[in-house]
Amino acid sequence: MNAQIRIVIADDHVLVRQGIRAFLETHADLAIVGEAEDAAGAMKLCAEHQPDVALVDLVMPGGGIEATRTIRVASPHTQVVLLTSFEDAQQIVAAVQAGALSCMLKDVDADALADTLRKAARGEAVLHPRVAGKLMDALRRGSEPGSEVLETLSQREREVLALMAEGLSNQHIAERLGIGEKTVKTHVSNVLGKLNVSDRTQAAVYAWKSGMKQR
Amino acid sequence: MNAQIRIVIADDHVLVRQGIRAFLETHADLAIVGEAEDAAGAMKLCAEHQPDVALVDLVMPGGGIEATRTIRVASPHTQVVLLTSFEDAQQIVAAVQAGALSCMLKDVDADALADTLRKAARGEAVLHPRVAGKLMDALRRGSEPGSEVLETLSQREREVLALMAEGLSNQHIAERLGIGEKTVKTHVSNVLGKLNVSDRTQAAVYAWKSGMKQR
DNA sequence: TGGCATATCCGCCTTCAGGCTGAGTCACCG
DNA sequence: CGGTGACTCAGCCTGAAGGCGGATATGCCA
Repeated sequence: MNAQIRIVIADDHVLVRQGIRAFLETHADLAIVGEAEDAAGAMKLCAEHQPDVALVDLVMPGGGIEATRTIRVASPHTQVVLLTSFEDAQQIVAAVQAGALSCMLKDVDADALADTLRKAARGEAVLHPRVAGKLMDALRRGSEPGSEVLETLSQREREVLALMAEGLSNQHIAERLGIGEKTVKTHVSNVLGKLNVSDRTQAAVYAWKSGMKQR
Repeated sequence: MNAQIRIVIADDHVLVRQGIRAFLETHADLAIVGEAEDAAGAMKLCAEHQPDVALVDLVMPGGGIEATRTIRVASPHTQVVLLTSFEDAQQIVAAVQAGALSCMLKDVDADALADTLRKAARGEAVLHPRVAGKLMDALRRGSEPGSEVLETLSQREREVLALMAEGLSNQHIAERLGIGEKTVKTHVSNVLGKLNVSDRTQAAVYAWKSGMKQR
C-alpha cells in the first residue's frame, strides 16, 4: 500500500515552481503540499507539513544550503533534493554536507525527477550524471580551501576562535589558555570584528561552516 | 578525426579480462592495447603504451588504488576508470582521491561501459548510479543517525535550535518564526536543558556536531 | 474526566557578552 | 631609532542571555 509522497517545493521563481508542479502533477503518487520562495519559508513549511521530500533550489533568498541545513535539523524526516541550474562543485558539496540527499540539474525530464523524488522518499540518493563529474572534481581537490578571512586572524585569535567554536565561555577560554578573561574578551572582540559577525555564536557557526573543524 | 580509443585492462581474473575484451571488441572505436593482472603490471603497461584509458579493478594484487595512483603519476595522459564488484564507499572515495576519473560496477552492460570509456577518453567522469549513493553517504559522514537526544526535542524546539545553529539572536528567531521573543527564550531554555548544555553557543556547536558533518 | 505534553506569553532578576577607551610589554623591521 | 602589530590587562557601560515562577490554551491518551 503506497501512500502518496508529500513534497514541498522551494524556489524563488514562480515560473519554476509552476513548471515543477505541472511536471509532477502528471504523477498520481506525488503530492505537492506547499511552495516556498525563500529559505525561511521553506523551513517553516517543512516544519509544518513534515513532507517526505523537499525540493530545494540551490540559489534562493536566504540560501539553498542554509535552507537545507535548517530543514534537516528542524524536520529530520524530510529528505532534501537539491535543484540547481549551475554545476558549481563547491556549492554542491557544501549542500550535500549540509544534508542534501540528491542533486538534480534543472534540465532533468519529468520522469527522471519523479523517479528521484520517489527514491529520495525511500532514502535513496540520486546524482545527476553531470553533477557526478563535478563532485569527483571536488573530491579530488580534497575539500575547499578555508576562508581567506580566517587568514587575517592572528595565531592567538585563531586559538580563541577554535575554543569559541567548541562552546567555551570567555572564562573557560581564559583558563584553558592561561590568560586573563579580559584578555580573552579583547581577542573575542577582535575576532568578531575581523569575521564581521556580531556575537560569539555567529563566530562559532562561521568556524564550522568554513571547515576549520573538519580536517 | 576520431582515432581509436586505446585501452588497458587491469584485472587479476582472466575470465573477467576476456569478458571485458569480448564486450568491447564489438565497438570498433575501442582498441585494447594490453592486459595486466596486478598493480605493477598495470603501471608498466600504461607507462609503455600511454593508453587513453585504463580500466582498473578495485580489487587486485598490489591494490587497485595504488595502481590508480601510480598510473596517474607515471602516465598522466591516461584516465583511470575504476571497476568494482563491491560498493565500498571508503574504497571508492580513496580511489577517486588517488586519481580515478569514473567508477563503474561490474554489472554494467557493454554499451554503458563503452560509453563510459569514450567519455573518460575525453576527460568526462561517469558515476555508476549505485556508486553515487555510496559516495553521498561517505560525503555526509554520518549525518543521518543524528543524536537520540535531538529526538527528545519538540518540533518547535528543533526549529529554534536550527536557527540558533545559524547564529540568530532570540529577537531574530522570534521574527523569523513569527512569535514573541519571550516565547523564544522559553524554547531556548528548554533546548539547553534537554541538550544538557549551558548556553546557545554550545547548543549551536551540538547541532553542528551531531546534525551535519563529521564525527 | 484528569493527567501530560506542547506552545504561547509575562515579569523579575542575575550573569555574561561585547563595545569603547586606554595602556603596558615585546619583537620585528625599515 | 621610531613605528607597527601581537599579546596582555583594566574599567565602564549597555544590552542580551538565561534561570525561575506563573499563566493560559490546546490536544492527546488513559
